Amino acid sequence: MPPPPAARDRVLDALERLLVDRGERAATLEAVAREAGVSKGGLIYHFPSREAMVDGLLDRLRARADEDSSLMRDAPEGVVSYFLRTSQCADTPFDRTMVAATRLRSHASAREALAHVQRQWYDAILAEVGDETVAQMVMLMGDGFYYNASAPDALASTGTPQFQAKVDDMVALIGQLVRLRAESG
Amino acid sequence: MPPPPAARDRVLDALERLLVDRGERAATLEAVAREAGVSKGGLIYHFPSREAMVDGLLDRLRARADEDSSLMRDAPEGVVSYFLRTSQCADTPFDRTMVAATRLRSHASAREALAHVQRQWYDAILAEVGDETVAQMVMLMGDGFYYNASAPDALASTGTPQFQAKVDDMVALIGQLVRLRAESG
DNA sequence: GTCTATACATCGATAGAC
DNA sequence: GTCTATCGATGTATAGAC
Repeated sequence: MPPPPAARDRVLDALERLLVDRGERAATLEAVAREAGVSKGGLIYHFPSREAMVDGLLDRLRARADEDSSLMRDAPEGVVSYFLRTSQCADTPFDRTMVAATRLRSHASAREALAHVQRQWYDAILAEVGDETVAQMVMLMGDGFYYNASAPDALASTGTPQFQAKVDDMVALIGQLVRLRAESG
Repeated sequence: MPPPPAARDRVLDALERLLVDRGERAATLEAVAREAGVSKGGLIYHFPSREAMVDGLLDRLRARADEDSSLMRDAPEGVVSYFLRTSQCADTPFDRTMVAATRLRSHASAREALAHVQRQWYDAILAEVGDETVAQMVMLMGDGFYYNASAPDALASTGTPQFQAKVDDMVALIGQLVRLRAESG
């Protein structure tokens, strides 16, 4: 039986929720502490500064991204299918951390961490589809899913069965493009 | 000869720059006023509150989006080509306003305004390609470009001639998908 | 229409009790 | 390891001179 998350992890969970639901400005030390159920002093024991707290989130991002990356490479359904299916934010821990990190784009360290994740994805996708343009199209579509995350009004209202079928359809179309390219290129 | 931008417009320009370059937290009333070259009191004459300033930016977004939307529908090269070409942020006034608005996703009013823009785009794209899945793929790719805007480390380093050629290639591939669908569907 | 001066809340961070 | 109390800086907003 896993122990309840330690205070440090509860703080990062709270930070993610506030970033995703209410944006960067709402994620103050006091608000994060309250959301995590600790005092401001308690939070600061674990993260001596706001920057340290952000770094903690980015360390978590890197760890979860590496984990997801190896799941993606080993996915029996194929890399592209796994990538597009999971990019339409199924509200997994990794998804939450990703979306939270995109709210911190103003930090150079967040941009670097996100670029690292993108590079892992691109390498795996390119290895499967064998064509740079198609690989970039797939990447852009995945980024599009993250762009639309937590936008309830967005067209790509992810999670619904109808949209799930559309994603399957997109995967099939990408497969056709790959075949077209293999013939003509 | 156009007169120099009035203070009100200079304030919105400054707000956009700060949101895009340094994020939501950096866009304080004081910082915006300094960037615009007015005093805090001067800014507050035009926008009585922070919320009013944000609303001003979203009004500008709607105006510029309507303008861009009619340019897109009349584009001789076609809607998809125009859409993908201009989504890879050419640093036009409309692009800047769009990216600035995406930094304000935590505001419900910003989400609504962005959803309105998306809907205009989707309707025009669907009318041209005639297939929902293909239209959604194009939308996701455009969103992906905005997601990558002002991410210098990003794979999709827009603006370079090499990437311009990739975009042309993508437009051609979308055209092939449309033809495939017209045959089989 | 733009400024200075200022009020009041909240921010990030420190100090020290338990 | 977590708390309360508090500091100085900075945030939004008001009042009123020019």
